[in-house]
Amino acid sequence: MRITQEADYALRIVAMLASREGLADANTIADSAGITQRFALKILRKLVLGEIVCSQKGANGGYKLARVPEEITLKDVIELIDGEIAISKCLSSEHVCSKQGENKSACKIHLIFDAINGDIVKRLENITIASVI
Amino acid sequence: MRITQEADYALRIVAMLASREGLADANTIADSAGITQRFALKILRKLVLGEIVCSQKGANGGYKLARVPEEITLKDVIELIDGEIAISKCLSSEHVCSKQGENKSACKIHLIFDAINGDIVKRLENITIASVI
DNA sequence: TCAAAGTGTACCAAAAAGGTATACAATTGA
DNA sequence: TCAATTGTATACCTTTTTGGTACACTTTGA
Repeated sequence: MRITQEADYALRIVAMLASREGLADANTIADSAGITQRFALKILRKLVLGEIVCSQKGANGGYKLARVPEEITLKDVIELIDGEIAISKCLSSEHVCSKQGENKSACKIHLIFDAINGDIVKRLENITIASVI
Repeated sequence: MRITQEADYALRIVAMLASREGLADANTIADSAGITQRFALKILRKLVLGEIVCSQKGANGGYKLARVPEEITLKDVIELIDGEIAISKCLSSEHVCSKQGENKSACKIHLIFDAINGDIVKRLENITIASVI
């Protein structure tokens, strides 16, 4: 899979929003994450579209979590930013693996990768934002 | 980390060498992996330098495993091709993570990633080529 | 009504992944 | 002994992904 830096920043932004009351504007968020406002806006847009964060437009607007931190998992945030978690290209659902043939069980190495990948996903699913702040 | 396709091919090549007797030349190996001879040569070079495979030059030369399949793990091959296994950039030893500060325990999210990463490595270390052929 | 916020689209540069090309060196069997 | 066969070394190239920027908007509250 490779958890990108963008996903890393997104996790930090979500954690930061979870640990404070009320709205935070993009500048405050960007400063706290240590990135530019523009880049923060890009990440925030994805978080809004993914319904992890909600936004208030206009003067005095800003962002806050769309749900309680107990109901946001690391997996939610990472998959929203990076897409499907896959340690190998052959595991992603779009990719057609030439070694697979007709059935998914054709390749032993990929079966192993698939098992490991499943475990990673399960683990990230069981860790909430509430537990990391 | 992201297990690259090159590492995937390398595993297939090693598995193929493990399952046959004697030397295999680059063309045979390339055909069996479904890649060009040139690309196979590139991967084979890395495997030779990494002492997983050894080569015999000259006419009727070729490649064979440098050790028994029981002593080659998936981790050996993957790390040789892709470098250190790291699900997030901040986990690789070269990278200096801005969120870490002076001590490694500064960041809870990275501690979680680090634990997951350690488990993946351990798992790949415990699977040998002998067990996948 | 206007300044302070967020929105949407599009673009760009650097790095990594994936693969090729060229020129060479070693070996060996006819 | 020498040409064919096979591996070695290095450098290059293209595409995709990552990590970010720019610009032209829209919305809203004082």
